[in-house]
Formats: sequence, structure tokens, C-alpha cells
Amino acid sequence: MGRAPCCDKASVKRGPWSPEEDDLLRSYVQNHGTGGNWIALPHKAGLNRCGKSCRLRWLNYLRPDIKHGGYTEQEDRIICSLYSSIGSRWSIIASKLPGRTDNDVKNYWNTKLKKKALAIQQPQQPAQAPQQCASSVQPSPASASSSGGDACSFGGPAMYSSHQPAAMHQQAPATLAPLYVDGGAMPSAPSSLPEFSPALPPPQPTGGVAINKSWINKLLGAGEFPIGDHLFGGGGFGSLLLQDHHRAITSSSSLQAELSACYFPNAQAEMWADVKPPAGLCHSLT
DNA sequence: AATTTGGGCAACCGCTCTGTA
DNA sequence: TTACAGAGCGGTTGCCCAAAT
Repeated sequence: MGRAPCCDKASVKRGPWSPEEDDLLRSYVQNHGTGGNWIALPHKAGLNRCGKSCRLRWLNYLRPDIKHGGYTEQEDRIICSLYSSIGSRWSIIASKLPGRTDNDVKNYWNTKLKKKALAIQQPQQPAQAPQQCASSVQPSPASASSSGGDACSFGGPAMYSSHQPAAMHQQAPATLAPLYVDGGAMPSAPSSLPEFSPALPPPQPTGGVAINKSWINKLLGAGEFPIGDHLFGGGGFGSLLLQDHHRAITSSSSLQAELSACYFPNAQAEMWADVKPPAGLCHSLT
């Protein structure tokens, strides 16, 4: 007994959008806005499409400020840095890249940047680590897709997705080897919280994939995040990123703890409650 | 030249979150 | 307090096209 579908999939058009449909949607949204109701929008706009499809098309393709392709080195570093810190929270990562969408960033990561990062990382692995790393970046059994995401390639915190706790528990720690910078430890979490089942104990430094400093430097570009970076309007997340980077070099645990505490909603945030996130960073997600 | 293979990306699916009655 | 509807998100699929054989 699932909830009713948002639309009758048999009667709405699916698949690629035609230029005429794009024009209809674009002109309607530009003239009337979304009205806060995507479900009703296609009917009003004269489109035979699901509201969700309209929303996706607008957000990912038709918005006037969208950029496609042409990622800069700086954007690469931002993506890598945030992915290593918060995992596959694409909407958050995309929000720090003006003109980029979560879908675009996600595709870019899955098809290009992940390989690029791994190519840099691989030669840096200690002798016994590659097996763990290799296993950690294999697509999960549930994902045979060539572009399927993996939640474990870079970030320990990615293990603690706010979504899908069941799936999280199904992912055995063996396939989700967390990453640590030079043996740095993740903050331990209280074990009493229900979401934190014994099936997935707090990550321990042992068994994880070590990232050495040179790899972080290489990947992120040491010292290249300017304070008050224009991308972030100065201070705020930009300076946090810079702090993040330096902490990643010196003490990854505090960085990960801060971001983890910030981005994990509800119980997961409480789980890390003893770690105070930077002021003003967590308004919308907890 | 024809076929196969793999990468890139748009779109869909299904779930959680959030607001509201 | 609860149930429902809609929005938002991350994961996955499938098509298209270029490179390789």
C-alpha cells in the first residue's frame, strides 16, 4: 500500500523533452512562476507532463542561470573537498557552485571527477590499502550501472547518509571503508541512539583507507582556497572550506565532525551533538 | 564500412522531509 | 497528534554518440 502516484504515468508523456515543450515550460515559469505547485503546473502550462518531470526539467536545464560543462579546477576542488567532507549530498555541494545543479554535479563526479581523483589517489596508497580502497569504490551489488553512485569512495561521513537508514545498515562496513587522513580518527558517537545500530558501529581508524597529506594537497590544491572566495561571498562557507582544508591536513577529525554535525539532520545531528558546528551553517538541514 | 564498446548525460524512480489541514 | 500532499533529494536507468576494433 504505497501512496498514490503524483500523476497518471500512463497518460503523461515521458522521455526526452521537445523544444516546444521546453518553450511552453520556460515561458510559463517566467511569466507566472511555479506558484509553489509543480503538480498543477503542467496542466496550467498546457503540458502533458508529470509535475515532477517539469520541475526537474526546469531546475536542471531550463533555468536561465544554468551552466553546463566546463568545470574549472577550482570547482573540481570544491566538489572534491565537499564530497570528502559530507559525501554525496549533491544538493548541498551544488548550492556552493553557482549555476550548477545537483544532477549536473553528480553526473560530473560519477563520470569524470571520481576517476580523476582516484587516479591521483591510487599511487599514494600504502601497501596494504589498495585492496580496501578498490573494494570501497566498486559499485555496490545493487548498482550495476556504470555511472552509479557510490557513497564510500571518499568520505567517512558519507556512510552516514541522512537518507535511507535501512540501506545504510545494509551496506556492510567492509564495503564502506572510511577514509582517514594520516590515521586521524573520526569522533566516536554515542552508541545508544536507535539509528546507530550495532550493525554499523562508529568508524574506527583501523580498517579505513588512509589518505596521506600529499594526496589531499594534490587533490585540493593546498592553500588555493582564498579566504572570502567570491564563490561564497566571503567568509561563511568559503572560509570554512579553507579551514576545512587546513584541518584536513592537520586534523581531519574535527573537520569531519563539524560538517557531520552540521549536515546530519535530527537524530544523526544529535548523535554528534557534542561537536559544535560553525555558527550560521546549519540553518536548513537540521 | 560495419560493429562493438564505453562514456556522458538527461530523465526517471522511489524514498524522505516538510508543511498543512 | 495524525494523515496526507507536495517538494526535494540521491540513486539508477537507458539512450545517444564517439572511439575503438
